[in-house]
Amino acid sequence: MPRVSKIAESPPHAVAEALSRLGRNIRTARLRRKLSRENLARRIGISRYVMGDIERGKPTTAIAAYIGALWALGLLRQMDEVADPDGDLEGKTLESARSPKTAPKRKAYDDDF
Amino acid sequence: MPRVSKIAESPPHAVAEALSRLGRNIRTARLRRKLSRENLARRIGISRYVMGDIERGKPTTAIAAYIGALWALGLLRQMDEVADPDGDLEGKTLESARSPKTAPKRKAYDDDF
DNA sequence: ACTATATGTTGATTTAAATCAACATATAAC
DNA sequence: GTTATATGTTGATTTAAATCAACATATAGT
Repeated sequence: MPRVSKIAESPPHAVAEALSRLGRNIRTARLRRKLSRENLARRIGISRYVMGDIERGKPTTAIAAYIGALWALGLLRQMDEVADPDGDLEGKTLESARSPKTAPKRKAYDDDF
Repeated sequence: MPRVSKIAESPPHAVAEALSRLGRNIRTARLRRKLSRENLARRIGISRYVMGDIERGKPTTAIAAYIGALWALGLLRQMDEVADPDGDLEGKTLESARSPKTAPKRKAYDDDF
């Protein structure tokens, strides 16, 4: 993505590490299923080059490519828990520590934007 | 990302849904912490526009922006389990169902590429 | 040795992601 | 109603992400 953002250009260690781990894990899952990059890439709808980028944890690659890989590997459900409000203890604490209502909302009730 | 890949241009329902959920979850976490998009975006190193894209689950946005958001919200650890080889029952089964060695590897032992 | 497959590398091309400015609108607080 | 803050929208600009072709290299199997 042109005009690359700082986070993508030089991510903090923690972020780079998370991406590397994710890429490694996807690679491991692919090898276990005996799929070549080209093969898996075709199922996802990306080129083998991007498949390589994913396994390398490239920060600037579109998230859909990563998520698509998880999807094609049957590992998508694991994403559901990420940032899940129910598991966000920190956030729940902060929220319950507020008076009546919570935060500014637009039109409807809760999920709008 | 130019020459946008199919998966990013028109993702399968499951992928689009996973992205929408992730974006919603990030939004919820942000609101609980009483942060504005602009505020959070600055910490991450992106513009408020991309922060909006994230909360909308935009498929073409760089993964580092998403992961950076989780990082800034203190929710990064939840990514560690995604596609974790230990939790990949399907993959473990497939692997153990193979004879001696496993799959073609390059130079070193296991993690190379 | 040779063959087949998988992946790395390079260079060129296309195209839209990310940014910004400016203004509109929506909600909250006063 | 006025103000302040947050977010939506539009249009223009920049720049690199994704693709492809071509060739190199590495591993597995024969």
